[in-house]
Amino acid sequence: MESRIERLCVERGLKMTGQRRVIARVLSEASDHPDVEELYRRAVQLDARISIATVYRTVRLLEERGILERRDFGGGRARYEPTEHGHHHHLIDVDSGRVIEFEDPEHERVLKAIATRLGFDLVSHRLELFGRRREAPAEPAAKPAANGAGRRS
Amino acid sequence: MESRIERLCVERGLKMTGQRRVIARVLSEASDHPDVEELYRRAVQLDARISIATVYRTVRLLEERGILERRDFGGGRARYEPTEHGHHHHLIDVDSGRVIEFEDPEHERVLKAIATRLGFDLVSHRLELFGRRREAPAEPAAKPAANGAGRRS
DNA sequence: TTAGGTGCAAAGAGTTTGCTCGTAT
DNA sequence: ATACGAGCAAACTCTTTGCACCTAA
Repeated sequence: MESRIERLCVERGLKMTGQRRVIARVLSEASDHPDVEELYRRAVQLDARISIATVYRTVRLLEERGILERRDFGGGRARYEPTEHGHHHHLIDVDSGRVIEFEDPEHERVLKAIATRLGFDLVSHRLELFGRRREAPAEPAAKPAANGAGRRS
Repeated sequence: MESRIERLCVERGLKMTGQRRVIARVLSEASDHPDVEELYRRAVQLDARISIATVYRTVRLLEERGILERRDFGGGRARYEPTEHGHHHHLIDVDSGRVIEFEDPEHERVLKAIATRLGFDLVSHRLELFGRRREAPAEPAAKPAANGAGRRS
């Protein structure tokens, strides 16, 4: 079946090779923010005839076409996620490396105001929180995550 | 004369070689966020007997000792600034690459609240704005930057 | 005196690219 | 048919490191 990302590629007139189809599928199925090596690992499992150079070339192409967004969470490797609907940001669990997404429209407004105050139009921004899972407070009121868009890793 | 950074090094019991003294001075005099190559360039001008390996080793040491902070503004190279007083963030002028610092305590509170809502304690965070200098609006009410801590680059 | 710093060049990690061959359109 | 993609290995950029020598304390 045609994956979501593959459809986007076709819409933009990209030539769909077997390799691109596989990478597109891996990306469509990812609910995390994989780096190139991780994408490569997953892709090779579906089709061994893929080289890491192709993965690099493909993510770059898809980024240029606006299908993917490149993230940098530190650690010196780029990580990718499909371009999506609304703005969201990332909270990185400093112990596990997991990434939690969240959004906060109120917050966006504040940023725009800050830029304006400095004499700039806000073109884009980057916000990352690094946090540590809070110890269950004395009272064991077991309550799962209170909010958040739900994507993980 | 003993530079501010050199004083900090001595306080922490670091052995002060000629090279370190020069690098400390360059850092003390920098009002921007230089990368290693830029530090090296400036240091060599003061004393040609400095290798870039020493600059790398020194900034790493100073970062470990809490004297410097490493920044990543994209572009794949680390940039450094002395550890300072209050938190501040950066607005990068997308046209010139200049970095403007600003702070916004209100904003900090919002971030902490977001982390809490997600079940985390906020350990640290990263916020960068990318903006474009606003065209002088029709009326030429020449007014310089309205706010900001003042460091540049 | 000696623990630790330095220069140099080589090694690493992540990413890009030249070239030749292969394939989607 | 042909413009474009893929694989491989070499090249590149930024950063770290092994080793022999040097120096601050």
